[in-house]
Amino acid sequence: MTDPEAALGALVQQALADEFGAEYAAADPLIRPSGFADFQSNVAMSSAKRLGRSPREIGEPVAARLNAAPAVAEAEISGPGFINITLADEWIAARSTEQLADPRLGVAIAKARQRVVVDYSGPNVAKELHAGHLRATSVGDAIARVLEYLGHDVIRAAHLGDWGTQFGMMIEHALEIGEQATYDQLASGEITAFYQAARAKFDSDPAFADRARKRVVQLQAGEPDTIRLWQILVDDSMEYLRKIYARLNITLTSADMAPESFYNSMLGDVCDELERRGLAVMSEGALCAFPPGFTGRDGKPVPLMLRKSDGGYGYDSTDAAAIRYRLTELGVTRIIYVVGSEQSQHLQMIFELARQAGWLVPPATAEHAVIGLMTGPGGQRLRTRSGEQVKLADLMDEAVDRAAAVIADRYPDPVQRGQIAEAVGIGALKYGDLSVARDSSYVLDFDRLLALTGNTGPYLQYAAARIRSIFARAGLNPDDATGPIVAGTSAERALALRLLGLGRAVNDAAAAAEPHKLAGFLFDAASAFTTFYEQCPVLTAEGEIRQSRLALSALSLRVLDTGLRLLGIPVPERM
RNA sequence: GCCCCCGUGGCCUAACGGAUAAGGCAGCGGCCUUCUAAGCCGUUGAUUGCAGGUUCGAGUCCUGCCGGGGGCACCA
Repeated sequence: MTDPEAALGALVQQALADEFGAEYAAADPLIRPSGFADFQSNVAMSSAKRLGRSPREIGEPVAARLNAAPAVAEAEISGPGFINITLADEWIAARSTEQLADPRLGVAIAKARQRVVVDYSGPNVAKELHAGHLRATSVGDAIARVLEYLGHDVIRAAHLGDWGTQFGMMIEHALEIGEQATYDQLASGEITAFYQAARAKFDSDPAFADRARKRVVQLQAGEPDTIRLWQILVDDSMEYLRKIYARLNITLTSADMAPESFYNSMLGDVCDELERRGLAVMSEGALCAFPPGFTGRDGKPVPLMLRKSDGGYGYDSTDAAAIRYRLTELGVTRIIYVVGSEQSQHLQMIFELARQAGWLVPPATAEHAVIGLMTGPGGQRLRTRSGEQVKLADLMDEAVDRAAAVIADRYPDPVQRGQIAEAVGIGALKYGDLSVARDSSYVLDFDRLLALTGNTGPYLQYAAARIRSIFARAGLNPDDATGPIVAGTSAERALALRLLGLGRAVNDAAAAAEPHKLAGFLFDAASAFTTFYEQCPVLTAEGEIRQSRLALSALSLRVLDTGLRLLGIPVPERM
């Protein structure tokens, strides 16, 4: 066991059980990192009432038992009853050496493996990804990677908007300009201009708008000519998405698309089932479900609109079908919707409906991993309508350009320079969104997203590059450094102890679907490494110290490399 | 009107009910004849929006208020 918190927790529980009886062994050991020692346990205070003793009466004998354990250098009571625990240097060094020898770096496969759907990114056919897609895409991808690393069966699902009202509009427009012209325009990458032209007609020409609405019905009915034109749009977007995801280092492929059209054939049956169960009723001409607990403006219940009064289906229908399909057909036990906060009520209603329908039953869970709203510089909402959307591709170009400027005079070879700038720029961009709690709302700020110093992606990449440089200079392979690791100086001890926290960080990130917990750990680990790097010469050290420092460097590299890959941050060999 | 989320140094953020609220940016002062200065070390700067409450202990939980954002019938 290389997780110090788990190891100490077990020791504390054992001490409590031995001292007061086995029924107290189940108490939460409340071990956590402390500014006063390595770790702190609060069991003396938290169980004082239950045991009917003062915190010190509990803490003293527990501390005495901890002090007898080889892992513990010192356990002492302080303040109102905190048990401050300092680990033995030898224990840390031994666990660290074990971690280095473990291909999984001490991160255990989950005991209960789950099949999980991670629904993220939210791309649309015929629309380019914009800056607002960045966080939901980066965060969702990191969640998927982390869960997969822990051994879960992850089903990535990008809810692809390929079926809405706007397709009637675009297909009508395609019919007017002709199939070949449509094809040519898309081939030259002008999908946005195509969409805007269709939109303009839709907004200004009532007759066109009317044809567009009818075209939607034909699309959903599978009329062949309509489908053929629709397919042209879809294919074009799939190629666009493939390229931009590849450049963003996002693992989504065309096979991971969960298009709205995919659920089309299920919608009627979903409506039937919900009607049969008495959960769907006709209201104002539409088939609606009214999950309890949601009231609207005038005190009336808020509907999920399963079938519109014109017979068409919308977003509510698709989401109901999707959750049924995932729970009853795919057999998943956890669904994570990585979606903007503005959809919070909608998703809660879908979840409630799924519970009522008997699709969502424990132990299966559905959760909304809220993505905060990105606003414009004035705090105003970025809206799809306005042409002020910042394209994600442009943001990526800007990030790479800024990174290139930093290394302009460092790498004469333009190919190498381009590769490094790409990794650094994209890494900075993604880390900017992965390092903060995903539900915080924020103002679109280029300088924030593209920062290259401080707590940033490049800082972590840089630490990894410097480690590689040590080994390159010595002509050694990091994989050949096996230690043993000794916790010589305080910097070495602090680094080794920090690196042992990888497993906990990964598990915390997976449990809460919050990648920033992993990002925070990696920043702390990189900081601990750079302090070590400044204070502890590696190559000029001799004998066992040199072996230990090489091993600690190799371990740091592997932890950073693993963690960055789990976040989807590219790791350049050099910087 | 009802429901949900958020108010932490000048700015951006972290903190699983635990002590003296932790980082980054910006500012100030140091450090490159020694493994990459995208770095390191030091330092200035906060009664965690306001008022109560629960608790041995509250940034964290509860109530009220103030401020900001989001949602509330055929868009997604």
